[in-house]
Order: sequence, then structure tokens, then C-alpha cells
Amino acid sequence: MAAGTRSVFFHIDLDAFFASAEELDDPSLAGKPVVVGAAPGHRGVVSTCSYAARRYGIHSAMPISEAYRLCPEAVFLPVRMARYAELSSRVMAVFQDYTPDVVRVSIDEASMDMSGTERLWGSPSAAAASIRDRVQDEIGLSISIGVAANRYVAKVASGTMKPAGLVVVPEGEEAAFMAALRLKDLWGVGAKTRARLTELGIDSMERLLALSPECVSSIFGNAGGDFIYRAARGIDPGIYGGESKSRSISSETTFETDVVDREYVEGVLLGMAEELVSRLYAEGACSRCAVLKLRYDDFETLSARETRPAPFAGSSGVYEAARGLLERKWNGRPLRLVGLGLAGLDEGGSGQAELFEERGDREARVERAGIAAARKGLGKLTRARLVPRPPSD
DNA sequence: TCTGGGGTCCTAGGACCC
DNA sequence: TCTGGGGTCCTAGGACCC
Repeated sequence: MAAGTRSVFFHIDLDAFFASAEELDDPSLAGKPVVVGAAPGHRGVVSTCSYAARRYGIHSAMPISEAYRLCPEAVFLPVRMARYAELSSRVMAVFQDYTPDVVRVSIDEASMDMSGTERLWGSPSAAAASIRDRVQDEIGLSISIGVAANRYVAKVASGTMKPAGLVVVPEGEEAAFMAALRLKDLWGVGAKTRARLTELGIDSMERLLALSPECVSSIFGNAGGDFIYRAARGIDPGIYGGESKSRSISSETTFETDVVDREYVEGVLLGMAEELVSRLYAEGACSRCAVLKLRYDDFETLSARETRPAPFAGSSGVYEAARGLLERKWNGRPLRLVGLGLAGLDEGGSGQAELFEERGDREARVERAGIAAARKGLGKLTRARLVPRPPSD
């Protein structure tokens, strides 16, 4: 950015993305209450719902059973992530036409540095309107855009006028813009933090803004306090600062009914170990830390991890670690969920070479061949252990 | 009617070393 | 005698977000 150029950031959010994607692919759904997520009668939550569904009180993360109770006549659809990813890529490609600096924040959000683009695209509001119209006309999806001098305020602004909103916060008015919001609009301040603030009698932005930085930090610690203090004043606390390279991967599943059969759980973990190592391979990354996650029938959730001196050389190492952690951590109570993850990706390792090639062991080579075959669509080499069998309890 | 799955970052305590 | 202080690694849990 040239010296003297004003900073201009756009934050773009796709409106009710998964539900909108379903309406795009099936126009007969338009205007109906559409709920994308788990199927009614099963364990799970609402992933996204249409604005028509929101009028019944349905919202993201709500148990699907409650959504069904609120609106049994809604259209309940499963998540089709591959389709949404494809649409997302097309939308992001439109953004790329306006600036090379597009940070893809999630499947339905992007942060763009539009500084210095006025000669190309006109005023920020003209450029934003152009992007909004193009995404609507070329792809058929609705977006909301926030414009501000930093990424944080742009992000918050994008959420204040959904759907199809376009909110411009003029430079210099960031603090005033934030001060006029409700506490719950502060991105990064969730239910627990709000409850803590309420306990202390801080129930409005005005009261929060009256606190000194030392006072906020004494409540929430250095990092948390600093974040809240800056965010409330419209100073970017650095939400998209770090590298976007993934630092962990994981897979977890909630059982349809609680499970006490150890062999069944181990079979699930073996499948997860293979899936994780295959993803690791695809990323060219490595890890030497396995993390097991358990959730009991009463929702108590715990985790255990094991860090090895050297990166895992294949899925059998990951599986053995998982089995050891299960042995150590599981007290035999009915399990609702089991999950497996790999953390510390690439820390102190040389990536894929270390994962597969330098080890030279036969198993790793067999596995690599299997993954390569699967990626070519030749089918997955599946161990006998993974052939579905019902829980024995 | 309960409460998904995929991530990120931070904290706090213990071990161990200098 | 009465116990420094910093640094790193590891672990478990928690808060938050989409």
C-alpha cells in the first residue's frame, strides 16, 4: 500500500449460505423454511437455515429436534459440503477480480484489502455494490458487505444489516460505530464472557467502554483483556493476523446411540486414523501429536494427547497412539462421541518426506500407494476391521 | 427434544534445564 | 540456609467462531 493511501477493507459474508445454496439448486424451495443440518429424529443440530425458517425461531446450532418442534413443516436437508465448497470457490473468484488480497476466512466469508483501488473500481460503496450485484447475477447468491478502515470493524459491520446489507463505516468513526452497538454484537465476546460481564454489572457497551485497560485485563487476562479493550473501540485486535496454514486436523463422530463396546470404538478410531493420515498426506504435512477426544452420555467431554519424539510414519502409528490413549482415559461409561486429531502440524518436521519417504518402512509405502489409488478414484483399500458391524451392546 | 463437526487461540500447572 | 527466575515442552481444559 502506497504511503498516504487510505486503508479500505471489505468483509463479505454469504447470507444463510447453505440454505441459499439449496434454494439455488431447487428453486421450488424459495421462500420456504429450509433447515440444513441433521435429519429430524437423529442426533445433531441446525447448520444453517433460511430467513423464512428464522421467523419460526430456528437458528444455527439449535438441536434439530427443537427446530422440528418449532416448525415441523420446514424442509430439512442434509449438508452437501462439496457443493457448497464449489459455489464458495466461484464466489471467491469474483472477489479476486477486485483485489489480489483476499483472505478466505471460512467457506462463507472473506476479508479483502481494497486500499488504493478507487481509481479502478470507484468509491468503496460503488465497488461493494458492484461485487454484490455480480455475485447475485453470475452465481445467484446474496451477500452482505461491511466496509471500514480495518478488518475487524468491516467484519462487525457486515453482520449488522443482513441479508444483502452494505454498511460503510467512514474512516475515523470506528469507535463511534462500535459504541452504538450492543454487547452481543462484539465479535469474539461469546456467551460465557457476556455472562461474566453481566455478573460484574457490565451490561452495555457504555459500561464496558468506561473500564480501563488494566481493569479489563484483570478480569480476562492479558490476551483476552487486550482483545476486548481494543475490539470495543474499533481498533483491530488482529483477528486475521496469523498465517492461515492449518495447525491441526481432526475427525469426530457422535454415535446414533451411546456405545460401550471397546472393539467398536477402536474400529472407528482406526478409520479416523486412516482418514487423518490421508488428509495429512494431501497437505504435505506431518505431525507427532495425536489427540483423543471422548464425550460421555452426560456430555462430560475430555481429551488426552500423546506427543512422540518423531512424526507419525503412517496411520498405524496414529491408531496405536489413539488406542493407548483410549485405554488410559476411558472409564467404561457409555460414550456419546469419539474423536481423533493430529496437532502441531509441521512443527519441527520436514513434512511429507519425513512422514513417508525417509522412514523407508514397507507399511508407509503400502499406505501411500493406497492413498494414491484412492485419490485416482480406484477405490479405497479398506482394512477388514473397518467393515461395518453393529455395536454389540 | 436436548446439545454436530471442524477449527483457532489462550491459560495454567508441572517437568526439566540453565 | 529457605528456597531466584527465565525458558521450553507438554498436557488438559476452556472460550470462541463458522
